[in-house]
Amino acid sequence: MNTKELCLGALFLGDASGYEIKQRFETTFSHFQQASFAAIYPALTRLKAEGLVSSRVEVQEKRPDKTVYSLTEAGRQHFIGALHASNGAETFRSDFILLMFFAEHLSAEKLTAVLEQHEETLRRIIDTLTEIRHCGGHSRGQLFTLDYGIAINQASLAFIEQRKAEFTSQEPSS
Amino acid sequence: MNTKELCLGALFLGDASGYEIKQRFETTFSHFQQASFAAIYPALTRLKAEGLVSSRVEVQEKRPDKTVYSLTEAGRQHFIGALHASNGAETFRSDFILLMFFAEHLSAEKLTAVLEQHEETLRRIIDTLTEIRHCGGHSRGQLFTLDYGIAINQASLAFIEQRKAEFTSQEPSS
DNA sequence: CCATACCTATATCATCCTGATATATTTCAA
DNA sequence: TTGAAATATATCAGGATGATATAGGTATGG
Repeated sequence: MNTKELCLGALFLGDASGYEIKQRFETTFSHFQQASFAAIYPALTRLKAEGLVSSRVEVQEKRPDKTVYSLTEAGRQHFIGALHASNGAETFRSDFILLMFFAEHLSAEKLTAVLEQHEETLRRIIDTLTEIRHCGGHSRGQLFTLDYGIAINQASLAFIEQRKAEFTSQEPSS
Repeated sequence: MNTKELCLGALFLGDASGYEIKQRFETTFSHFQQASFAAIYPALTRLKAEGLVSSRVEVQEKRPDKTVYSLTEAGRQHFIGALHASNGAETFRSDFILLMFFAEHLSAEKLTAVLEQHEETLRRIIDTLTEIRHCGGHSRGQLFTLDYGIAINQASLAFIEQRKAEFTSQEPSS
C-alpha cells in the first residue's frame, strides 16, 4: 500500500485535512502504518486530480484555514479494490535487534541502556493501545488490530524481561 | 542505520562480495533488516572511497569474477561507533493489519484467504529461524535475535489462531 | 539433447518516501 | 513576556525500492 491508498483509508474514517490525516497516521494507524507530510500533501493533490477525493476549504477563526478532503464514490471503490488486491505484506526493521545481534561488541553501559529504553518504549506502546482499546466505538476489525498490537508488544516485553539477565549480569560463567 | 552502516555490519561476519552481502540480508538479517542491490552496490563504492572497506578481485572459473570487500580497522571502529550512536529505533509496516482493520469491507473469501496466508507465512518464518537456531556456532547476541524472532512470530500466530473464528465463522450473533 | 529456468555477479533508472526545514498565526504556560 | 507547542501547508536533498538489463553457467525435465 502506497501513501495515496493509505490516505484513502484514512479518509474512510471521515473527512479530514492533510494535517488531520497525518494525525490519524500517528494515532489510529501508528502501530502498523506511517506516512510523512511530504508524502501526504502531494498524494492528496494527485488523488484530487484523479477524482478519488473531493475538497472544500473550511475557513477557521482562530486557526489557519484548511482544505478538507472527502472520499468520492470512485475513491471508496478504489480503496476497497486496493484492499482486495493486497497480499498483506509486512516489513519490520529494528535497530534494537541489530544492536542485540552485535551485543558482544557493545559496552556494558550501552547494552543496559538499550535494553531498558526498549522495555520502556514497549510499555508506552502497550499503555497507549490499551487506553484507545477501552474508549469504545471500535469495529470488530479495529479491535483485532488493537488487541494484536497489545499482544505482540507484550510478547516482546516478556521475552526481553526473561532474557536480559544474560546480558546485564556480570558474565555468568557458561 | 542506513545501508552503508548495515553493509559494514554484514562484513563484520566476514569478507564478502556485494552479492554475498545481499544474501546475508536475506538470511542472517532477514527478520530485522533488509537492503536491495540498488542500495548495496553504491554503498560499497562509497565505503571504499572513505577507506572503511578494502576490496580485491577474486577470479572464478565457473562463475563470474567477483569483488570481495573486507572491513578495514577504520571500518570496524566506525561500525562499533554507529552501534553505540543508535537509539534502537524500530519501524513496522503491515498491510495484513490494515486489511484486518477494514475487515468489514472485505469479502468473506478474501478475509479467509488473508488470514490463512498470513498464518502460513508466520509458520514458514518460525520454521526457518528454528532451523538456523539449531545449526550451532551462534554468538549469544545472535541466539537472542533468533529466539526473539521465533517468540514474536509464535505470539502472532497464536493470536491469529485464537481470534480468526470471529471473522471466518457465519456471523456469530453478538 | 535441448530448452528453459534458475544461480552468480554487477549496475542503474524511475519512482517513492523520509527527515529537515520554511512560513505564518495562535494558544498556553513559565 | 518570552518562548514553546499546536495548527496548517509546502518542498528539498538524500536515500531506498522494485524493476530491468547484461552475461554466462548449471541443473532439471520433457
